[in-house]
Amino acid sequence: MKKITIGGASKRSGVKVPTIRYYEGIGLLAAPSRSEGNQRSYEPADLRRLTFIRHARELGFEVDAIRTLLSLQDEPNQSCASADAIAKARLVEVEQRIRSLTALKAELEMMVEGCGHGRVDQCRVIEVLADHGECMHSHH
Amino acid sequence: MKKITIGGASKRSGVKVPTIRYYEGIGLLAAPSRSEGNQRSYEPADLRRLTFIRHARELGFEVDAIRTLLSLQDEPNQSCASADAIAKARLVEVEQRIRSLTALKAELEMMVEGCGHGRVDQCRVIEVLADHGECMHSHH
DNA sequence: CTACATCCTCTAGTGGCTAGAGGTGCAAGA
DNA sequence: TCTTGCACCTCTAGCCACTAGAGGATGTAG
Repeated sequence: MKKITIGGASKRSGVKVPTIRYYEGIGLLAAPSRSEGNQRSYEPADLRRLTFIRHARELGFEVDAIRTLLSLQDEPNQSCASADAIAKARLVEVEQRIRSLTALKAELEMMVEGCGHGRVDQCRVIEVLADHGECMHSHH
Repeated sequence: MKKITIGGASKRSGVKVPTIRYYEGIGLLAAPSRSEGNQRSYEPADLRRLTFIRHARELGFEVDAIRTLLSLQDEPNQSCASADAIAKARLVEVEQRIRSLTALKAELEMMVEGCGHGRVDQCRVIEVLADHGECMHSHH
């Protein structure tokens, strides 16, 4: 088996080199063996774990949630209820975030459209910020 | 004129007490006058400024952007092109974020629906994370 | 006068990295 | 063999926008 350097692991997993060291530091990834010259040497299993972490991060899971998901993956006989619960909670978060951002979008659109491109004292952008009663405040 | 304590300013503006002090520290809000006992004493103008800041933060503007917006508000004769540009940039950000979150939502829904609530080794949640090729990866 | 809430300053912590300093290891070309 | 130059090492500090807590002063109601 050929040794995988941290740079190689980074390229293959899509996780940046300092981030890999960071994950090791916070115990998300086990410390790998070292070469004679004290350089980290990864195995294929580490690459899979890193890729798993990256996907989970891309889906917005927090590191603590990923810790749980990883420990579940390590014990395939367990019930997947926890994994399901974590994913569902994340789904609810995402839905809430989309709703709130959609309200913001509408508000920003009104601000931008209302801007007559004149002077500040007639600018709807500044006006709305100064007096929020003018906006639809659907996100309150 | 009655003196407004930091607590009163907090209640009326909706900005937390430590956050008001923080805004003073980073120069977003001018240091107010002090009472004999060295306690901050705010004026109505400060309340308006704090409320402006809170609205802008709720709309997701960064502190630096708010700094610019505030300085624009202070000079009503200027063109509002900068305010317009800032709001437009924020709008683009929000639209991008909504698109990306919508893709995530679809992916999470697939994960959750596919979960047969059995054991981990058949769990779609874990599976998708371990092998992202299975997902639609529309956010790449 | 005595509670007790509110205020003060200061430091350190949050999450999830990222940047930089200052030094070592290693592989390929001259 | 030597040297060049990149990749690696550790460690500390910084990012954003706050938030928490220690330890003490002030202000107010009963």
